[in-house]
Amino acid sequence: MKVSSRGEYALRALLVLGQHEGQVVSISDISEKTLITVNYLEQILLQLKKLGYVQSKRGSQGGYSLRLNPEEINIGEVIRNIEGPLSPMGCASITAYEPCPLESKCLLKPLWTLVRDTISHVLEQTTLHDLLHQNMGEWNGGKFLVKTHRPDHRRLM
Amino acid sequence: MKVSSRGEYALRALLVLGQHEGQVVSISDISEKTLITVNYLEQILLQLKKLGYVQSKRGSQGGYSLRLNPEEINIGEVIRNIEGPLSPMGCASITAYEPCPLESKCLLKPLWTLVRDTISHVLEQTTLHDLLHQNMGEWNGGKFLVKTHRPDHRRLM
DNA sequence: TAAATCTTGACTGGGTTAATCGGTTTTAAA
DNA sequence: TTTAAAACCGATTAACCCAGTCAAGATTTA
Repeated sequence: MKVSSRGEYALRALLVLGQHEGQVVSISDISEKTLITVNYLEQILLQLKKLGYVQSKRGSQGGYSLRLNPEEINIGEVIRNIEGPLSPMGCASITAYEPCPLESKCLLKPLWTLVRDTISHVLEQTTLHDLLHQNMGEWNGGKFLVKTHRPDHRRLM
Repeated sequence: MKVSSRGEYALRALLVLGQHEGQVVSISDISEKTLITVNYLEQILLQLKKLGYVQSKRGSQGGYSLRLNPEEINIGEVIRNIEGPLSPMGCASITAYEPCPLESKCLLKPLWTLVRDTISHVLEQTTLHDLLHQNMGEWNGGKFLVKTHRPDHRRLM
């Protein structure tokens, strides 16, 4: 049930950009902060650019910056875009369904469906903004609590 | 976030054995019902045997049978044993923790921890017996409901 | 004893992942 | 106008893991 390093790295890069919103950050700077090699980061950032999450400025003093607000960047969507469907099995995937000859009498499909729903539920309700502010859902006493603490920024100013 | 075919196959095999509790089922019979090649099944059943989930009877009329009651076979544990930790990242794993140089200031670890907790919660409260009777937890209106329907066998008899 | 069946270990082919590398283009600043 | 800093791009590689195959051996039952 692993997340690929590519997925992890994409999120790391987005977080760094989110921590420097409005600024342009060079690949080598991102590399330092994320411990990802420059060459590999290039690939990943390019992909994030094609996906529309970030924008780039070429040439000297160039670099990357977020193209969307952190609130608009959905973590589940990012992971799906970078490394494919969240579902643990093709038979339970909505976005990349694959038929299975056993399916009709399969006792496992409901389990995989439940796991898929569970993972989606957690990842799709989390945004980059939530990660930046460590505002997460949580498990408490056997129940999953959705976003206990959503700070109101207007009141904080 | 895929489950390996090996994990899926192990569960398929256990389900077939659970459907024939008390009987000895040959590898080739299991193969027919699960659509897994005999040679590959051999490997997987042997592993399940070493793990203590099943027992074998050699020679003519031999085969495999469950060694534990379906209620005692925890799906989360099976998957962990077959394909390693449930956690999406080593840094969030309890059973196979791997340190990460970024860890102290990492904004992702809480996310991976949440995902790990969530997956564990679903898989570890499901037993082979639950799968056989399709008695699953479920998501309902944004909340995760634990085991809505636990049949009381004494009353059903 | 023969047939059925599990046991064991070696092996292979393919796919994916995680990078690496070299060169090109663009841009800002000196 | 030169130069250096940076993004862009495509090809390639190295390693690993997964899925599955294969062959030979050991054990039991009929």
